[in-house]
Amino acid sequence: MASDQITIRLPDGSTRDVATGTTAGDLAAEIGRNLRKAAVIADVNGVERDLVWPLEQGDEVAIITNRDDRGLYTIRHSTAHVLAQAVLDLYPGATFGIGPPIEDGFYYDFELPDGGHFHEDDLPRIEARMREIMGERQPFIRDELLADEARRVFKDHKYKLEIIDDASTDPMSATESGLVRTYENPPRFIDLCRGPHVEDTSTHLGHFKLMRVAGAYWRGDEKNPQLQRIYGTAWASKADLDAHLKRLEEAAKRDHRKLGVELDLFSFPDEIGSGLAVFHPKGGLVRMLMEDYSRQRHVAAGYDFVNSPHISKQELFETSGHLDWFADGMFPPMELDEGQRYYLKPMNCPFHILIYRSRLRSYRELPLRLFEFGSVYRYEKSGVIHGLTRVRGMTQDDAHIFCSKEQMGDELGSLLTFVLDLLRDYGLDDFYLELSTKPEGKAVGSDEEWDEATEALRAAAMTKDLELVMDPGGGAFYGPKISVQARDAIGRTWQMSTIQLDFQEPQRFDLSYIGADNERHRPIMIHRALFGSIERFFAVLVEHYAGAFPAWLAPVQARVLPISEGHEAYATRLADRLRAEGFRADLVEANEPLGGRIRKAKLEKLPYILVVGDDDVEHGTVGVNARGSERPERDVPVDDFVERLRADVAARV
RNA sequence: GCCCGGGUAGCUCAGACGGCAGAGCAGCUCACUCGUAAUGAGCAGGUCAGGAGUUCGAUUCUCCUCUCGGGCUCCA
Repeated sequence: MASDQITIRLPDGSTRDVATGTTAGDLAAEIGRNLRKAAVIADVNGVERDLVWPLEQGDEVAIITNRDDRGLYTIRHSTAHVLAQAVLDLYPGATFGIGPPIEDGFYYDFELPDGGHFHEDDLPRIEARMREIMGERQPFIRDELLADEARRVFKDHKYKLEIIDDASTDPMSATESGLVRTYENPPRFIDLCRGPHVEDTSTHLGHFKLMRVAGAYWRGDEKNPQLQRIYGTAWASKADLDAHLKRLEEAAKRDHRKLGVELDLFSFPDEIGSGLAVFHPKGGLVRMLMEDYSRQRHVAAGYDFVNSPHISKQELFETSGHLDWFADGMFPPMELDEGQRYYLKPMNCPFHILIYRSRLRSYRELPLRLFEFGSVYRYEKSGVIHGLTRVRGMTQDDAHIFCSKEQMGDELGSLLTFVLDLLRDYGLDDFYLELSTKPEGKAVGSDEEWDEATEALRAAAMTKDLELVMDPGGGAFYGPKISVQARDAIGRTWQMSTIQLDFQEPQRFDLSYIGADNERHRPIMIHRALFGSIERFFAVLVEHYAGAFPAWLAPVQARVLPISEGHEAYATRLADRLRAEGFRADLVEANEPLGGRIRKAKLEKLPYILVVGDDDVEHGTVGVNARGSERPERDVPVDDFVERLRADVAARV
């Protein structure tokens, strides 16, 4: 090795000798032209660096390209800087907060002079300015300043000054040397930033779109002033950007709120109140089918069915702790003549506990599993209500399992199996698990109890071959929880089932059972809901299936269309036969052209459209137009179709 | 709850310096009787979200309330 050379190591374990002073970008160029073109940043000894970073003897270097998530994040982050520059250009007196990359894009928070606001109409102008800045090919220049120098540079930007103050006192966010890092886009713009960034405002940027404006609290705290946030999406290529916009369109088409109207499933009449849904006949039928199957499975899994009222005296929720910890989420009380206060129930657990406590329990009864489709009411803040996924009145498929400490592990294991199995029957099969731990300051019980409960949940989760994600501080006030997250047909994740361990309420209600040793013992309580809420689960299914319910759930499974009046008698017999076989079939008479009737049935996303004409009357057959098929089938014997539909329903496809 | 933007027929949307409210689809009626995604004609459909104010006159301007959408915060 010549003295003016250094040796660096590549990710594949090989080494390479390069000239002293070689930068990460130079290295990429030496390896290949395409790599240089795709290179965004480099990973040098485990730290992300700009491509102009000079390499040193012995460095381990990986070039990160625009195909890598980290490269993409850098592109988004750099785009956010360009956004900030554009806004500061266009709005004299504006100041800025932070602007990180996020999933699919980026945002930047601003404060406009005199409490001004952005409007959606402003976005094209800002976007145009961003493209001008990109055209100027301004380099991203990294620098490190002493805190005092940085304070001078950002003297007009109070939020930046706050960040500098934090950085100079917080050892984690200061650089090793105690300096504050900045990135400059000369000649006009400089920002506090850890970096890294793309080389200049032209390279890799440009495949972006500003999406929306929003208010956002400074540092996410609702006590802080609200800043003006601009969201954008940014990608490595035009094709990726277009694909993303197309995905959004597809998601909008599946929106359960839109499909709920189009398919006549449910509505939210203003007269009832925000977040309170009514289910129409078709939605009600789907819901009934969902519930019926769930009931059937719960019977098979050894659950007992109970019922409880929607309201209760205050004392119950004092004992349970809800009024201490959950009062904000409850509707205000109803005052009765004699001064008695009643509350709408926000949860079912206290009621099930009273059923448990209605008499002395023996260890022979455990585990005791009490199930109810229980309607609960929660006072959600007006701004958070969203379709069926966030409502003020909902029905949970709720059960509380009372068991001994010894039974807890097995019970949690079989419960998780049950949950995943049932969700699969509803067509969801891509899951991960999330473990939510103690919410500090908002929890009852000792650390030891929480640790023990959390460990029990973790142990049960580990027996499943699924990814486990931690959610620190996300537990309920009475105990930790595991939630099952499901990915739908277009890859979005939804929180579905929750399983919560509770050592608290059994104590508060002084629950006990008589053990084999003839002593009193405290049972463990497991709260669990598989759908979460029926309303939310219904919404998820609507979106997952884009409204095209599988035959077992479809409100109408088959529609019979006679070609002309002469075929109506045969068509009626066919529809009657299907109904007699237990299917949901209807018939639309021939008073408009066949094409129009077919179109309507297609828009209703029915699994099967059955067309009958002369041939069918003569041969006892049916024309079958199956949803999603290329072309209709002719001359299908009615018995064959009946078997086919029966098989679809049985297979839940 | 907070910030921004909306609410006109069942749905999707147009409209007006403040002066009798418009279309397509859906609905109803009649005609057509048809082999796989829109048959034709006609009819009906509205306190322009609700309330107050300004005005000779308000769906239009102002304020309040309700409600929806996008975010923030929070969550099943």
